[in-house]
Amino acid sequence: MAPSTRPPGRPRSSVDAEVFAATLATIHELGYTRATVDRIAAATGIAKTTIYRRWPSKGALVTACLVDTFGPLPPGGRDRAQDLAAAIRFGARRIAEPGVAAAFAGVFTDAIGDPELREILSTQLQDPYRKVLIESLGLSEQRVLFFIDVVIGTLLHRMGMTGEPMVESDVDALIAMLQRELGVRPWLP
Amino acid sequence: MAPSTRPPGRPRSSVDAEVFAATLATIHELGYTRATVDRIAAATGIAKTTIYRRWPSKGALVTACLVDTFGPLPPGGRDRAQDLAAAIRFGARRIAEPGVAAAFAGVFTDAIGDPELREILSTQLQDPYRKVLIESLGLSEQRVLFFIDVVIGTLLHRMGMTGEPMVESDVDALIAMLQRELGVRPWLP
DNA sequence: CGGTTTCGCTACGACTAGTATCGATACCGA
DNA sequence: TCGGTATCGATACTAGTCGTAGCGAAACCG
Repeated sequence: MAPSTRPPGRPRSSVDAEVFAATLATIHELGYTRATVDRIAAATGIAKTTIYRRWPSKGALVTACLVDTFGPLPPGGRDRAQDLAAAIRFGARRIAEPGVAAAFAGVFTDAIGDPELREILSTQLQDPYRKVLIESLGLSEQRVLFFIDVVIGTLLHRMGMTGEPMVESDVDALIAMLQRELGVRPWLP
Repeated sequence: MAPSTRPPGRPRSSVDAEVFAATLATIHELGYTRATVDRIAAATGIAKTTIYRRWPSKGALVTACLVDTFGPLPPGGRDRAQDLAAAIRFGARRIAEPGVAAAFAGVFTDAIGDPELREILSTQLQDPYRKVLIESLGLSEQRVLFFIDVVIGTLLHRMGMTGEPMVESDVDALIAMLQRELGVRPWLP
């Protein structure tokens, strides 16, 4: 309603997109540990303090970056089997993007022993997909969480072990396996 | 043959087991990042320099610790379905042990951008199981690597997201799913 | 033009990986 | 018993990292 009058003072420069891009690029180039906030700021062309004014920690920055990168799941159709396949391919494409898998692993590492960060991770990154998938796939919460573990875990483990994204044929196998497991058969309503 | 005469000089004190135990305990208590080599050494009751004389880096130490913790796969029988189930439960038990999942995530993070460490990880940790499973399950290398990705990735993702090991019923679902996927059906030869 | 807020910049404190050094110590063989 | 050798513990050190503090300059509004 009230179009929230602009607050007084100098407005924030809109550099979130540039920061996210620089974050993934830097992580891709140097890995999570050596992708320092200093370097990310320099790559963006802003000061490190500006980053810390927006995100409370490096882990929170990278998590926000992942949330931004993944974005909303494409809307599904009326075929649950195709929706499931589309969701898996969606995850596979995102995780194959440069820096994403390394960012994921780094946030997981930081989240252990930092319950606050784990909360952010679970709430901001996983919850949206959990809710949408319960609806669109017509599965219980337990089944959907299992589904997410299998898909994301498998794709990340492949990237972590080999440094390369999972090949197409293995993604196809992952899709077929989960279609069978979840009783969502292709070619049948 | 020649029982390799003991080298001259003061022999190394045999503290590997204690170091591994202290490593996992410290990682479990503080997380990978705050589990410093200083603290691990103090928990073991030895000097930090002694640790660096045996392992070239923190990542190598933790990898060796994981190799030690996982150990060899229990020998299989003649029933491939049961062997597959046993292998999955073996992984689930190990990953549920305190500190193991956090150690895994930390090593993955360090291994990105450190090809040397990734080589150690792949060679020392994954290769033995790969070879044994190709033999005992009678599957192609590609299928076995896919199998490992699914099992370890899924279990680690659950631990990373929730901080809790996967519940028994979900492990059962994982087993059933992979028995179907790999064409290794229970109750049938 | 004054008020308010963010910006870039520099400096700083606390902590960590990994290295260097050195006297003390443990084992072996003569 | 004693010399040779290699490890051990302890300390100090370098280089790098996260995150914070302080300050003048800049941007926007009324």
